[in-house]
Amino acid sequence: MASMATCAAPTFLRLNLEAPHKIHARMIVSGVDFCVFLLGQLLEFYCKVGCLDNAKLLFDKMPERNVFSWTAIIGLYCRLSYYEETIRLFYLMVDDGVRPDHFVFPKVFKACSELKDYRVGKDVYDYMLSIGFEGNPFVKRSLLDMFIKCGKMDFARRLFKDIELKDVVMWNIMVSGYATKGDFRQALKCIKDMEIEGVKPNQVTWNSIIAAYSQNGLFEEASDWFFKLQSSDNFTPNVVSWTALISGNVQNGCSSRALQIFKQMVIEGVEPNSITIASVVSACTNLSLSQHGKEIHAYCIKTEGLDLDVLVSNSLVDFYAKCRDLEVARKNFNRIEQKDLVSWNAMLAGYALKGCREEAIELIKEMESQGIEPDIVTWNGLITGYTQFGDGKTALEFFCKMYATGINPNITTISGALAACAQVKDLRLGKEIHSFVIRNQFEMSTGVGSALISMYSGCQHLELACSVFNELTTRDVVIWNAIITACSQSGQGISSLNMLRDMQLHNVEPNMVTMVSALPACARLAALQQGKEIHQFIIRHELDVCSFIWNSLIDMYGRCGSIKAARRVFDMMPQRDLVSWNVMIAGYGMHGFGMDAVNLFRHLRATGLKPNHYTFTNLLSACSHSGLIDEGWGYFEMMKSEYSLEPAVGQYACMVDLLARAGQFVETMAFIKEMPLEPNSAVWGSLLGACRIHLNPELAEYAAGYLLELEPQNSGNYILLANIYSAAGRWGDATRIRCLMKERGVTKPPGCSWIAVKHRVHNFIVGDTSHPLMDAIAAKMESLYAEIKEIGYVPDTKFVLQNVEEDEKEYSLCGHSEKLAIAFGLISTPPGNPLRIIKNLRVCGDCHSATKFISKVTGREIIMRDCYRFHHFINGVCTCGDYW
DNA sequence: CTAGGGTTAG
Repeated sequence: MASMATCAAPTFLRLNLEAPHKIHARMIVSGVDFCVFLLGQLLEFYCKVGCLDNAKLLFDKMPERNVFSWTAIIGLYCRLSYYEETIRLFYLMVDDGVRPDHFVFPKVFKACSELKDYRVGKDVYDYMLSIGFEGNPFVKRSLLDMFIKCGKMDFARRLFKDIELKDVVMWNIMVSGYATKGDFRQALKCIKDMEIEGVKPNQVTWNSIIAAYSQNGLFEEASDWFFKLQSSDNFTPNVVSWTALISGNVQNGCSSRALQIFKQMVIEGVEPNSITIASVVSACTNLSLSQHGKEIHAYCIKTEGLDLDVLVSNSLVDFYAKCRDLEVARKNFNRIEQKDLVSWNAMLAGYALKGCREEAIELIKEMESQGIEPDIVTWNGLITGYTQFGDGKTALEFFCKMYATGINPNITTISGALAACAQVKDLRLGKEIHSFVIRNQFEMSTGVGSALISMYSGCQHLELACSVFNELTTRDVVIWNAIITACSQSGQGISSLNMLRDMQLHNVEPNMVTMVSALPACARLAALQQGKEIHQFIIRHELDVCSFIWNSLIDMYGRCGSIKAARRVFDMMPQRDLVSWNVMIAGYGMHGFGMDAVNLFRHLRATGLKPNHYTFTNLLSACSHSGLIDEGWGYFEMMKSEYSLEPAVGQYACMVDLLARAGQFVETMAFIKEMPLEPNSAVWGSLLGACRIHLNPELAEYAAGYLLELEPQNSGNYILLANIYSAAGRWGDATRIRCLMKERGVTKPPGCSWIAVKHRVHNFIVGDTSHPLMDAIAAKMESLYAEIKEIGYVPDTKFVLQNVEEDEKEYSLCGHSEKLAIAFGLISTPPGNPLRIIKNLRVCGDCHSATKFISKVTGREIIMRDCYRFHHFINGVCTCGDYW
């Protein structure tokens, strides 16, 4: 009868969709009496081929269930990693009065070990003893393993001691147990002991040692053993040994090295298997190597059986989901015959990542209809996925849904929910979760602490974030990362980099996450030195560089004024995505290198990558900064005709900027009139800015009419308009605008410039005399003024707002923050060094003129970034061509 | 049915 299932398999497969009771009915009609036995066989078949829904339907309808049917269905749940269900069914079986056998116990222990629930395991063990089972070697092995995986080494040791016939498998379980938790001394002693007792270590023993070193991040030790053991007669590197090295690297965030080892393995002629491939695909996912991942997928399709493997398929579903290619992800998901929890979770997380609400809900329904309960990983995947997509609201809905189903949130859930709170700025719920954490005595662990810090900073309460940070007694790299990110994202770049320094002073080693938040902080502050050091740190420590980091490096160098270094990074990175091109084009634009931006765009087109709206915004803005009017028009048309991208208001604003900067006001006004979208503040702002360059107070007035309506609280617009009036000598109008500003309670942020000297950022606010070196700075300013006046500098007092005496105006100009920063830079850095100055507002016209002269008399290159672009002052000339 | 390498949430 055993052969019946195999022989009849094709027929049964065709019957899959038929309800089992029909089969049952047919059996009765055909007069077969052994229906219980046949149903049992049918069930075993379904379990064997992994047809969970059919197996479950049949099992539920069976009139009588014996130990074989119970064992089959329990085994299937266990094999598909539905561990809670495995245990639940075991207890149901006992309640049903069925006496378990030696085959079912290992499955229950396996489920306990996966769930890390030794209490249930111990309970089942006690029950086993109570019904007179001593346990055969198989049961004892799974018991040992269960206690060890649950961290109950003492239970395992006691059990092990009492086993009379210790076989090599049992010894290996102990060796691996010690080694995995990092106790290599005990593990090696265990190997000695087994040799003393006459049991010879085998390949598995040594693979466990290598794997444990690798999993613990001790890669040197792992490869030392790997090579040293090759001379011993019971070890040859095989696919398991190689895979152990690879997966250890992936799990410890060293995916690039994992891929190198994989390459070596292939060169050595060792055939990878499904586990190797799953790890390698995951490495590609981590490094966002979309091309490489697809190549490996192609290899799987070519290699018999690999692409049908659930493990490989799961990793591919995850890979494509993270690539945001849900169609291919779903195709891979659909092809999995025996979907396990990981499959569902990966696919659902993919839907969440792209905000596909309906699809996610539909899939959850499908999952539940197959008798699979979303367990906690599913919920967490949904919560974190939606948050990453930017839909914190839906994430919190799922959080509440999960809470309603009675599942206890774990640390990941809490972190995810807090991140969602930060996103939707729900301080109330955030605080509620905070008190929930305290009430439920969650250990104030790293995960919870960091999530609280980001929640408070996300809700714009950096001070509460800091107080959480201060209350923590132990601060590991994750906590430091959280506070660095919190400062950085709250606009406190200086504090953020100070925190980075403090962290290193506390001997906490930064990791990749640190870099993710520190690099943008460097970019904002133009802290080139720190940025470079971070780059060097990444190289020195061979940290994994994902595309996000590569792109951040390009952006950092660009915003720090080193456009050449930005281009070097761009050229050397292994794979460029669209963001890389966009960031690089933006960099050229900011620096006024319009033609370089245009050339890079040509290269981008040649790669076949499809530009998006950001690409065109950056490109058009680059054209505008360099006065490339014809090119700008061309790209504006190309966007529609070749890429069918409908220009958004952002691109229209770029065009207005382009035309108006060039002084083509008639064309500009016609363009604005004809645009199909409602002009927004960016459009009018561009026009107003151009009116300053070309001194056109009438049109300025017109643009400001809209602008002051659209952004009544934006001080920059009032200032710009008042400056234009002042420059045109219309003092009365200037004063009127300043009064209007006061009436509306709009305050102008003070002009502020900063310069980084030797790891410290020095901040200067207009008129501020508090810097400790103020006397020296003032003296330097005085001598500079004398020098530059001699070669033709005339103070341009029309930029001074106050209607005051001329000499007083000149004095007021001296206090401008960019001049203070330059003077300080000159006295605190060696001659010949370039100066990099950042200003929060638009650079003032007089400062621009003075800086040109200063670059000439001092022979220094002065690189100044204002809120719009870069100015490179070299030998009396600025790269912006006085056109900004 | 058992030991080594394991994919999904952070």
